Amino acid sequence: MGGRATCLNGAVTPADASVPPATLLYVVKQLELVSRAQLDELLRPAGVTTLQYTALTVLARRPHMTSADLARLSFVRAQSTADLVSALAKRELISRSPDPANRRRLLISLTDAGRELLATYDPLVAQLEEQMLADFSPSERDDFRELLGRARRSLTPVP
Amino acid sequence: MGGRATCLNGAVTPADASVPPATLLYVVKQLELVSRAQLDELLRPAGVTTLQYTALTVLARRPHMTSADLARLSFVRAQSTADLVSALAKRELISRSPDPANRRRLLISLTDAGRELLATYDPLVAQLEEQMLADFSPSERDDFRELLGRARRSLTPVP
DNA sequence: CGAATATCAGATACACTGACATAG
DNA sequence: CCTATGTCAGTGTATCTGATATTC
Repeated sequence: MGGRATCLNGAVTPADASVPPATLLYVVKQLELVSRAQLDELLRPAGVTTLQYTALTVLARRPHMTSADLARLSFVRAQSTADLVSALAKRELISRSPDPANRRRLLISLTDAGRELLATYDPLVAQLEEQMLADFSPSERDDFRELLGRARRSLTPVP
Repeated sequence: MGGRATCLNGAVTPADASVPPATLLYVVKQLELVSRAQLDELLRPAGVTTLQYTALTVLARRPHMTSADLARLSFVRAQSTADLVSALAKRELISRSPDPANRRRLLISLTDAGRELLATYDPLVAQLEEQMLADFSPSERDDFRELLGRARRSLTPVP
């Protein structure tokens, strides 16, 4: 012992320059933490969690998803999305109907109420994203998207 | 109704090019999701969650933190870190002692066991980060850190 | 039979609200 | 008196493991 621990994380921008920088994994986590906190507050009047809202935006873009599809997109087990999906169904923001081609699958659709919720809150979320990118140039925005996407792909296991 | 919903998210890199791209907030979330899934698996033998491990790395870098300090760094309420901190204390990975200068504050220190856990797992986590950045050039790594940090600062509320 | 889907039960972790005691 | 800290109780959400029924 004695000596220093490995000491990876802490301040993202340490005041003390002698301190090693935080890991990039930690900076990603910090960005996700602050954006989730802001989204939670923004979505409070909607009565949905940030995770539930995110699921709605995914369902809006990709019709005919199942609960298991949602789980794979989120890198969690199929059981983990069950509660989330049934909460959205109970609030009638989504509906489910069996896939005629494969009756195991319950295909999820947005209801009108779900679409209305998105129509109301998407502009506010876009505004929050704009705040995040306030001092980014157009090419920096492109770079940021590109780097985030590449990092994600490098970490995603191939099934 | 007819007409399309606002439809922001879905695939990060859609096969169908006619589909609008995902929001950057969503891509950040996806990167955090996949890295958390990988870290969960990596840390399973250690018997700590990804969040607990992250807290340990922060405490290693910043001695004399309190539970409330940790909460502020994570953008959550002070109560939310209480469970996490007492779980780490129960496992004797950290210890707490009152601040002589302000007896309200319970200062957290890593124990030897906590330092050993970090010494064991930090190299594996660094390896995971290396995988994330596999096809990044050195200057792209710098850019990525810079953009992540700026995005985080733009979203962080000033107290 | 094997793989995928949905669901149920139970466990743990995480975060919230609200309340309270204590210290500054 | 007001604020910050720590803690307790209770609640809801999210995730996990394990088991089961159903369908392909």
